[in-house]
Order: sequence, then structure tokens, then C-alpha cells
Amino acid sequence: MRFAKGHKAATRRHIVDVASNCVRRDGISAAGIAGIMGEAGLTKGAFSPHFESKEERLVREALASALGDQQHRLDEDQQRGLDLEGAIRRYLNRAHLEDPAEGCPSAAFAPGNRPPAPVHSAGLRESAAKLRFVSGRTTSGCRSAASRRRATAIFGLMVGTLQFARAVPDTVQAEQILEGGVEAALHLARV
Amino acid sequence: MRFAKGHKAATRRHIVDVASNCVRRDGISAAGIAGIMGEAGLTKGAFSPHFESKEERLVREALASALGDQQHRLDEDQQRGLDLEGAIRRYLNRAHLEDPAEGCPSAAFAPGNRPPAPVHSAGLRESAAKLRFVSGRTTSGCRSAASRRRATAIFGLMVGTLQFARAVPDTVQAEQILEGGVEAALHLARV
DNA sequence: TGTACATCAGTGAACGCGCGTTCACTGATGTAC
DNA sequence: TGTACATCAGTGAACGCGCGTTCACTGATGTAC
Repeated sequence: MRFAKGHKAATRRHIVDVASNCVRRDGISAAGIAGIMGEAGLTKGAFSPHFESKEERLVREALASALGDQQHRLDEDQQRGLDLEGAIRRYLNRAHLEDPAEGCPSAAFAPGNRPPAPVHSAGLRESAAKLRFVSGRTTSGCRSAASRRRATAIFGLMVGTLQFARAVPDTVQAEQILEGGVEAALHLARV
Repeated sequence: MRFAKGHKAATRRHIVDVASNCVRRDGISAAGIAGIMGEAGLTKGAFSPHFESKEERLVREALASALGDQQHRLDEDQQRGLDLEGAIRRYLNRAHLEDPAEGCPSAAFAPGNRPPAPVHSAGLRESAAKLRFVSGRTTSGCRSAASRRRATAIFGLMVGTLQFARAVPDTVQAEQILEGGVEAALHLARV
């Protein structure tokens, strides 16, 4: 063989990672195969051997990968012993504001801009997983319906606020929006 | 002339209205000219005489129209003497959940799925206008920086919560999410 | 050890479909005479 | 009033570009002898 044992699998993973970023940064339909493959250092001809048929396959995995990134990030928070405020600030901050490509997929996609059905359902699983996390963190094991809904509201606040901040061209104003979101999220968390 | 005086202008307005719905329902790139024109009862050949060059022109006006709808809806609330809770409930409810086509454009589009530049800036103006409204309502004339940021957070909460509810396939669960959002929004508003 | 062959990840040209766009044409009505 | 012409919103076929997809080919390395 021309390449080492796990070469193809590694390449595939690399393509998915790149696609995951492109899709969050540019949107699903604007992220073309040629562009993704080019950014991955390959030509578009190398796409088909890795992903059968159309874009759905890749996009689905790319979203799953994005979810994985997000989960990994949250796990890190927990391992570092970050409290809720720390987690909120790690979400609502300038780095996340300016780098959607590496950021939360829930903030990058609105359900209106709906990807093809299977991808959409992947997005749902993703949301559910995140909600569970936030729920666990805020309620510290308590699983009452009220506290779960509150946790969901906090995460909704974070997502909506980040979207707003990204939609504002002025950086100072955007950061004020983020800070307002942090305050409000903490306020909700304290109840 | 074959048609009455204002016929062409009326047709144009009709196309924009239909496009405004299609774009919120299906997403910007999925909403094709042929589909929009067909839904408006015309053929795609009739597009160019109304809108020079590409989709941007139409999408821009469609988003502006969606903003107009949203503003109109809020004006109605105010005229009816609805309080903040009423406005929140009119936003976070089942009808809005199930009909993105007629609903809030901010919830229908995430900044990640970015339309072409001029359209995007239209989206920004749109957000700004809404924020001003919510700010005015919650602070009752008070324009301190803190209260404006709080108002922004409330609206972010509403947008994010509606997006989450729409992403959940189960209706009961979706409505619980909405209700949690209402509770949280009111809680923030009371401060 | 050296040589010929097999393997296969990746290349790049070509194909075909979809969509936005164009344009000659239609046909109903207003207007001129 | 009646007839011929001008107007123009809308039609539908055709065009061209972009993008996903396909496929014969490359060429470097592992393997067999």
C-alpha cells in the first residue's frame, strides 16, 4: 500500500473535522464539497471514496462532530472544576463570538434553515444532549420538571444572546450584549 | 393596458409577501425562485421584470417585509394594551411554534447561515429594531445601559427558546420548553 | 537483496442536473382615429 | 360607435453557470518471487 495502515481513516476524520468548521462558519448550503476538500488539502475527486452519495452523509457526520466538540468542551469545564458562571462565561465570550467555526452548533443553525431530514434529526439529538448537560449542572442532580425547564431556558438564553451578539457589527456593543446575557443567565441560575 | 393601474405594484408586493414566508419556512437557499413564483400563482419568467438580477434583491425585501410583519404584530400588542407577559406569551406560544413562515425572522435565521452581505445587513437592522422595542417595553422609558442589556437578554431568551422548541419533535415537550421560557422571561422582567 | 507486480488513496477531466436568468412571444385591454 | 394599433404583464422555452458526482488514470509503496 502507498499509505500507512490507518491513513484513509485519518483522512476521513480530517475531512469531517474541516467540514464541521466550514458548515458552522459558512452555513450548510454555502459550504461546498470543493471548498471543504480544498481546505482539507485534497481535491474534490477524493470525496466520493470516503462518503457515498450526496452531501447529507458528510453534513450529518460534520454536525455530529460539532456536537462532539461542544461536549468535549463542556467536559473540560467540568474537569477543571468550573462552576456555572465559569461555564456561562466560557460560552458567552469574545472568542466564541468571533469564531463560529469552532463554536456551538446550536447557535450556528436555526431550525428554519433546515438541512435535509436525517441531518436535522442529528441536530435534535445534539440539542437534547446539550440540554441534559446544562440541566445536570444547574440542578446538581435534582431532576424536577421545573428545574429542567429552567435549565433549558438558560441555555436558550445563551444561544439567542450569542446569535444576537454575532449579528451586531460593532464589537463593543456585541460584548455588552454578551455581558448582559451572562448577568441574566446567572440571575436565572440563582433561583 | 391589459391590467388596472396599480396591478404591477400589487403583484410585486404579493411576490415579496410570499417570498417572505417561503424564506422563513424553508430557509433562504432552499427557497427557489420557481417555487416562490409558483406559490404566488405566477411562472418564474415573471420574476425578472419585478426584481433586477439575482435573488439578493428579492431576499432583502422579503426579510424587510418579515421585519415589518413582526413590528406590526408588536404594534398590535401595544394598541391592545397587552402587558409584557402578554407580549411574551404571544411570542412563545404554539401558533408561533408551528408557523415559522409567519413568525419572527430572528428565530428563523441564525447568523451562521449567512445570506449574502446586503441581506445580512438588513437582518441586522431588523434585530436592532426589535431590540429597541423590547427595551422600550420592559424599561417603560428608562434607557439605562443595564436595563437595555436586560431587555436584550430577554429577547435573546425568547428567540433561543423558540428555536429549541421548534427543534424538538414532541409537541408536549416543545410546549413545556415554551412555558419554561415564559417563566424565565417574566422572572427576568420583574427585576 | 533485487526486480516485477498488485494495491489503492488521490487526481483531474467530464458529465448531468438544478436553478437563476434571458428573451421572443402572447393576448387582453386602453387609446387613437 | 366601431376598427386598427400600441402597450405591457406575464408565458415558457432556452441558455449558462455552479456544484455534486463519476471514472479512467497516476504513482508511490507493500508484497511476491
